[in-house]
Amino acid sequence: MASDQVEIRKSVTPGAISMLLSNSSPDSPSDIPEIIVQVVDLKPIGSSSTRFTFTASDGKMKLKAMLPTHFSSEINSGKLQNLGLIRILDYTCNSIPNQPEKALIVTKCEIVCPSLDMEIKSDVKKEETGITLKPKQEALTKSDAKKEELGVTSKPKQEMVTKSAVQIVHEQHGNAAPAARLAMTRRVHPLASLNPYQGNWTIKVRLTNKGNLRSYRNARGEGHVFNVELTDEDGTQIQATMFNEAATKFYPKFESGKVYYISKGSLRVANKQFKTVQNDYEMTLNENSIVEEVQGEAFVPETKYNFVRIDRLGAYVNGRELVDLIGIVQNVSSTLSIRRKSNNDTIPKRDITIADDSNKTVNVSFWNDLATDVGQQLLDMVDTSPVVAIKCLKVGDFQGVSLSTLSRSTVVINPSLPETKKLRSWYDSEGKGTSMASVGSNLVSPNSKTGSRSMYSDRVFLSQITDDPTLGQDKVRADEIANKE
DNA sequence: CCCCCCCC
Repeated sequence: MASDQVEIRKSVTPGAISMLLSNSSPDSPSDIPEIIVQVVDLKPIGSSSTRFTFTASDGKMKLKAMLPTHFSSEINSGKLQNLGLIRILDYTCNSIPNQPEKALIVTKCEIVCPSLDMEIKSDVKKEETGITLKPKQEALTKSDAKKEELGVTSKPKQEMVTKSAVQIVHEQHGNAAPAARLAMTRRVHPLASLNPYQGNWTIKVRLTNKGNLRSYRNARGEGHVFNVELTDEDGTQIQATMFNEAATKFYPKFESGKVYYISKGSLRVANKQFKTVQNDYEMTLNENSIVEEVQGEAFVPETKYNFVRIDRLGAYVNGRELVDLIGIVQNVSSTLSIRRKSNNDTIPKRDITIADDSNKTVNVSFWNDLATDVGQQLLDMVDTSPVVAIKCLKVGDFQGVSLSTLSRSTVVINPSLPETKKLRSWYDSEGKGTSMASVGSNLVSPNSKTGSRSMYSDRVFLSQITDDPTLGQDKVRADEIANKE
């Protein structure tokens, strides 16, 4: 850095605006270098004096900016005034639709100096000051952009400002398929950079879990709702919720596995009690949110599983924590029609016996669509001993340990996972010929060789008393079971 | 604003 730019002790960081623009969405506040800018043109939005805009200046370049809401008290009390200096600790730079400039959203900052006597101005060429852009200016090449990041560029900083969202997106995604409209006008934000305090973002995410559209009625009213889990290129996940109009609008649009640009959603702190993904925030999409499918995307974030081996399920019995399971399908029941006690509705159910290399089996009850659709597929192919991966299972205590699908559960048959290969080779080499006990029976007699009885019932799993995988299918009429009490 | 998740 040229020392002649720093003439007074309290001053801006030379090249601060370039630094901000070249790293529009820092992954972590700790990655941000020291950035001090001067606050000029400080003014409230409207007459509320709760939100303030200003122009961030490093003496050479300027950027329109907004201060965090909670900063209004510092301004109203005079701790920060026009021409003051602030150190920017966290921020995002957003593109403004239909304008070439970007805007700086300061999410965390501290006051370095309440006010200076004058605006800092280095003697630079006239056209390099200010944020007014000249459309004629050339785009940066990729190597120039790299140099800029490293702070070794000798080119006028102004060029950074002219880097369009298209170029940024292109640089980020290299040989990506032709960008969708949103990508042409918006910068794609990492999911990890989103927070409740700034709303002008676009994310690019794969829908990694789609919930059912449900109706609810409670003290607060009634409506319908549906949840999705979204995963970005970095593997960051977030749950998004849609209510009512938004739910009916986006339910058909969202398809598992597809990639979307999403903008105009809002974030709030996630309720820890109901968190299904690792994120401090959850997203709400309303009917004005924008969801645009991305065709032909290259990145495939894997579904994140936390598989629990069957012999370790005991620790989860009747707990709130849901488990993921992977194993070999040994047996599939016919579809049963179960009458719900609470309201007499009948719902389809199917019981699946699953084994894994802990040499244990467990029964998994599939409900509703999972029973009729995937359940039927599994029945059709049960003699091939398919591997299934199931996400989000509730662990109950029927017959010691039993598993049950929820509306958010997902089932993948023969998933492309290392575990699939491992289970397959285990099954082919030894599992196939082993008589395996239900995990629940373990709770009664850990040393039992047969292990065929559970603590709550004298029932024996069909898979335990026969090697014939087809035995037990369609042996019990659905209505028989449904009416049996 | 949901967050219920069924049956033996």
